[in-house]
Amino acid sequence: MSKQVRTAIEPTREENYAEWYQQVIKAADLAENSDVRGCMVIKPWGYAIWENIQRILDGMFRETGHKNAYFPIFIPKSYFEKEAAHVEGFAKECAIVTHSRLEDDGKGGLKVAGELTEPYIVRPTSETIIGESFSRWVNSYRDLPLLINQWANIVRWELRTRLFLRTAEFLWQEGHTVHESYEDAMVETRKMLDVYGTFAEKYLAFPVIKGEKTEGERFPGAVSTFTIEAMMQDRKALQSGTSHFLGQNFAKSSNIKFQNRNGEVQYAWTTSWGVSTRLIGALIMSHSDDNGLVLPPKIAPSHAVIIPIYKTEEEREAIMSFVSEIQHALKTVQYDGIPIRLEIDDRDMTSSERGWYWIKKGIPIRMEIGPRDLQNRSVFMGRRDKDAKDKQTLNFEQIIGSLPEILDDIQDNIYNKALEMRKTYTINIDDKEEFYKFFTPKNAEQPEVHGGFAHSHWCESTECEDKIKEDLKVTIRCIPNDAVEEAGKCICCGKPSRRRVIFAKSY
RNA sequence: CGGGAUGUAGCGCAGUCCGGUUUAGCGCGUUCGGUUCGGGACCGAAAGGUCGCUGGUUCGAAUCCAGUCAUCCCGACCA
Repeated sequence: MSKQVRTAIEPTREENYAEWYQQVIKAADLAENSDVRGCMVIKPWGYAIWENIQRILDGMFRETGHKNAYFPIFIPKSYFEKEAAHVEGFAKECAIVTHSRLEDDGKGGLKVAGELTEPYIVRPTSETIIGESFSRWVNSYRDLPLLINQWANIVRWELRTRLFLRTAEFLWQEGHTVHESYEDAMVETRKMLDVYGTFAEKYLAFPVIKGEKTEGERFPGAVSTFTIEAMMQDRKALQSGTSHFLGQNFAKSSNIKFQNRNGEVQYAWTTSWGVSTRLIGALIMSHSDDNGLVLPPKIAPSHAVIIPIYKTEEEREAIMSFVSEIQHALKTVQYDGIPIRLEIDDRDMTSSERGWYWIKKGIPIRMEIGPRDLQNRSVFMGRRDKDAKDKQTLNFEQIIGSLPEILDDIQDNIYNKALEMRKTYTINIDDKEEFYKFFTPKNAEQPEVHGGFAHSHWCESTECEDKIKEDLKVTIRCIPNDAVEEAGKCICCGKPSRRRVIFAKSY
């Protein structure tokens, strides 16, 4: 009789991926649904991940010359109406403020009153209201480039929401910049895409494909949209960050003009770029396993936990004093530029229960210290990137000396695992039948995990793009930046094509 | 926003079809006491619910009816 392996998360990824995702969030205590439709409460462990994302990205933005500012959450409807494509893209998902007061309704409740003369839109993105400020800030070529970033919450009244991946309110950063020329703005657009790519790969530990969106997938009002696309463990693509070249569209609608070096008044060139709490969703779906969350050390709220194990008061004192010694010594040890973040868990629970608690939360390193370890001044160390039972003994010097190295190794391992998975499920497809087979689940009722990224030729017509979307729910994720010129035939219509693009199902 | 499902204790559920001995239960968790503790413990006791919300039908509603809100799945939408 073979003993079935018990997983901390039920169902497993294979059994029901969507449900597994929700259970991981719950088990790690990252967030929960609130009473407000589509809005989530981000709990401390989840919010700490966001704070790390903010801290690191903010540093990267500063290094590239950007400054933070803050603009209102409300946008006058009239501002919003100025850019036609923008309006069309967002009109159906706006929350609107129409009143300013509550009055006693005489029945123990309240009624809305004080209707506004002009409604306010709760920002779904801030191009229009920031543009209004920029039009006053920019007068001369000497004012450019203007490089601004804002950390904010925004609201998009999405019809179908999922924690972190798509919520009605979410946290993000939005960069907004103004430039003298087409070239300068394009350089900025690509530069920030590179920042996102570096951040995803180096810190969040998942590989991304950088590329350009097709016309149909573009940001409303943009001239071109660039994206980083990541493959989740169910082989679907997740758009994890976007950088938009806005041309002069928003400069014209917001009247951002300046006097150029020749003394002529001209419209400026603008960009915008953003990543959101969706990155946490990407993080979860990239690395987590059937035992719960797996966090790359560079983004984990805590790097390690010490779990003391003792029976008697005497043992407790001896072990806790050793724990303090380690804690003290680790204060001077840095990992990725900051002191090691350490948890001490001496709650009155069995050691295994505490161990599993931290496994589910994704902490990179667990260190158990019991009476046996104390004698040798050592710990029994488990790593989240390895099997729960795969543990090794480290002596005091190793703990102090090699923890950063081990964390680096975990970070690399997690990245490589994600990279391997993407490689395994990324293929070139040139045959239409094979393409359709690749994206069709065997079980239509309860689709199993299938598909992946298909590099295939495309004739660049919207008709073919739409046809494939309709037939298979597969979309062009991007035209990769590194796509090579290569003559081929469109996977859909067979007409000539000059390069491959990436097709995938997506979130 | 269309189709389907669900809403009963912190979590997971039974009870709803066929209204009334059900004083609204069970498992997990929680609290207390004890034995345990190095691989997801055990025994005993206790606490915890206006049955999503509003209204209606009825002598009587978790149960029937209407509305409404929320969640999940499918679709449409998705910077």
